[in-house]
Amino acid sequence: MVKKQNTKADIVDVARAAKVSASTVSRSFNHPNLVNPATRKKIDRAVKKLGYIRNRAAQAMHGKRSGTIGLIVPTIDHAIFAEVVQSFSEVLEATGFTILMASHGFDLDREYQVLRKLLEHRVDGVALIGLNHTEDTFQLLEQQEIPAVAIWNYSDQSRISCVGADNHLAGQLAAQHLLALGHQDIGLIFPATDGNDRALGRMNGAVETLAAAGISVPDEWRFEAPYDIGRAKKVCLEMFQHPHRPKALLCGNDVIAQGAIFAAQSEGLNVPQDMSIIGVGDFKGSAEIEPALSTIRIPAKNIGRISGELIVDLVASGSTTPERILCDVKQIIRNSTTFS
Amino acid sequence: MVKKQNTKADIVDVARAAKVSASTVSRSFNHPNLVNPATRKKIDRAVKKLGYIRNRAAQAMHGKRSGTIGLIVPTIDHAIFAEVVQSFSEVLEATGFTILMASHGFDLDREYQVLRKLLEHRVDGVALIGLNHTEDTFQLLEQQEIPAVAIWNYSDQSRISCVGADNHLAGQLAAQHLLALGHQDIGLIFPATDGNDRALGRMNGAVETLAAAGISVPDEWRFEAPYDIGRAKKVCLEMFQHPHRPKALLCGNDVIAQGAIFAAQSEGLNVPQDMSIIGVGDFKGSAEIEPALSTIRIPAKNIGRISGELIVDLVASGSTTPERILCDVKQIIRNSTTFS
DNA sequence: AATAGTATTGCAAATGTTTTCATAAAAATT
DNA sequence: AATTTTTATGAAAACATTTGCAATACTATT
Repeated sequence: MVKKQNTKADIVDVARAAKVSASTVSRSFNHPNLVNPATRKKIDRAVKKLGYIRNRAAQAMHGKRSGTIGLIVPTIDHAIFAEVVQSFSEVLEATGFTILMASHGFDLDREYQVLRKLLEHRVDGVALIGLNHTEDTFQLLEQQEIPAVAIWNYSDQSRISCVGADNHLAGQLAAQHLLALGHQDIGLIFPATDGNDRALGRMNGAVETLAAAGISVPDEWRFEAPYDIGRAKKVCLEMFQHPHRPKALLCGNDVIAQGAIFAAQSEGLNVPQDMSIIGVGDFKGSAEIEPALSTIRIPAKNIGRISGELIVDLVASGSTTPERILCDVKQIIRNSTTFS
Repeated sequence: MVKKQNTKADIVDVARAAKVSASTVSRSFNHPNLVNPATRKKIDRAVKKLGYIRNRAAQAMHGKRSGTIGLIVPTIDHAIFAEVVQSFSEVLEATGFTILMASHGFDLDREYQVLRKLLEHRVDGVALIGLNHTEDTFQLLEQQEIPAVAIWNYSDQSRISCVGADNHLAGQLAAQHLLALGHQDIGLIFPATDGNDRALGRMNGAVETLAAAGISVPDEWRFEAPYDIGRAKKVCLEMFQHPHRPKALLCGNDVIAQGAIFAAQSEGLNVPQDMSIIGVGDFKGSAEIEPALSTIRIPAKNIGRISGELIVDLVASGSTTPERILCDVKQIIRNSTTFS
């Protein structure tokens, strides 16, 4: 007579309440067409009454998919990742997946640990940011034969699937624009490039293009700034004190570029008359800032969406051979660059 | 002789390889002190060799905790949520939890669905944004007796635990600052307030304070703008066309305020001489924009961190009685407001 | 009316782990 | 040397579900 009372309802409680077997209840969820509509109705009523919620953990044990996709980001606290992650997650949620998210704070060893943890949860697939990962990480991915996609970077020799832009090209395009305007005195502001292949690719693209045009950037015009508008502004402020300063600034991303614009404005420099500034990314707000920012557009929303679509494909097909999708970058010339 | 080859290693494979029983392997993970160091070493070797990864799904079935916390946000694609989510997740990850994240796009019915899905995954706790949820959502939370915390809003009568700021007060403080400067011609720009108690609270706080000072905001000076810098700028641009425009703008959040500043600049209006602008939030970049934005600071990082700590506590204690934590808001007066 | 086919259901085995209980071996105590 | 205590391990049950197989009931066909 001791009904279990405190503990939550499970599938056999539902079965009992609906006066059918547990198998039938299970079937009613997973293959509704195999069960009599009348029975189904009884079951639904019992489910409602008991407040039963299915247990995906128990389902996952049957080799069924867990219905989760792991997403590993350096941090979400960057406008640009937030945008990618949002459109990525929209696709997944529309397909019925849930996202297991973890961040590693730009530490690739932590990334490996985090990946392991996600695998313990038996995610059906994993998405990572960038193509720069430790050997351990790649091996784990391969050994577990789990669908994986790298978001944000493209390389035709990537070890795992990737969907992203050619950051090297982005750097080139930025440099080309400055060159085309006639600039020679060009400064560079980039984030630290270790463990960040996005920034590295862009910087290389830029300096190579400049070098090809016979322009070398002196060391005192190369600056490092983190992905943080305040810190970037401060770095630029210092630079502007310097008597001999560049006439144009090529920034590793739009956040840095925004910092640079604010720094210039606070010093009374006119952008673009006194100082041309170009960024990379075309983030939200880059079009609205005054002056509107010239930049190289990297289509974050698209990349997120396509990554999402790709990972569900890979999960569905179980395929683990790399698929590589290149997203276009293009110059977006607005009002923060000129030459006089 | 048919070794299972294709399928992934499980705990009994490890046991076999280490020549011990599955129980011992399990113990070696969960209660290492109960197993002989020598045996443990054998097991570790076997684990490595087979590339074994524990299955949390199977663990979760034993009433053990799943080690996941559900996080439901309207969208991550907002600077402010990104910041909260980041510090929230840092705390959780440090404690060994993984985040199951889902978004509902400001649709409270979808929020309910999303919550159900998270519960199917047997999250150990849930965090939501704001206190405005459907009755269904609250009931589900209560019925499942799952630790829940509402992030971002505070109310001393909240039905679930909450950690956040008093948005009503934030609105008041913004209005008070403008009043203190001597402003009378004040415009309001807020996001849509349905399903968004943060915005509603702020708006009410602001209009009540203004009303108490004998100032009523005419309908043609009340504008609605989404949380989007571009759209906000556009709304302001239209407003500025109007011959009879306000002298000060009270914006529902800093993103809208930034849009307003850019709109003013693009119209050649001087901020703050011609137009004072105040926001709410103190987001990243608000201090750096030129002119630096006056705003009401809502400590996003703190809120995220404290929410994380709270949910961990609640999960550990299994407590489900609401705990309420109020985070301070305060005026941050910078250069975007004045009176002449 | 007999047969074949189909729709619906239940039983039992299987999934990968944890945990209780029992047992054996080793160490400590007398 | 005998006994008690401690340490280390294994066997088996339990967790919540799914699914293959078999059984039953119903429908359609001749």
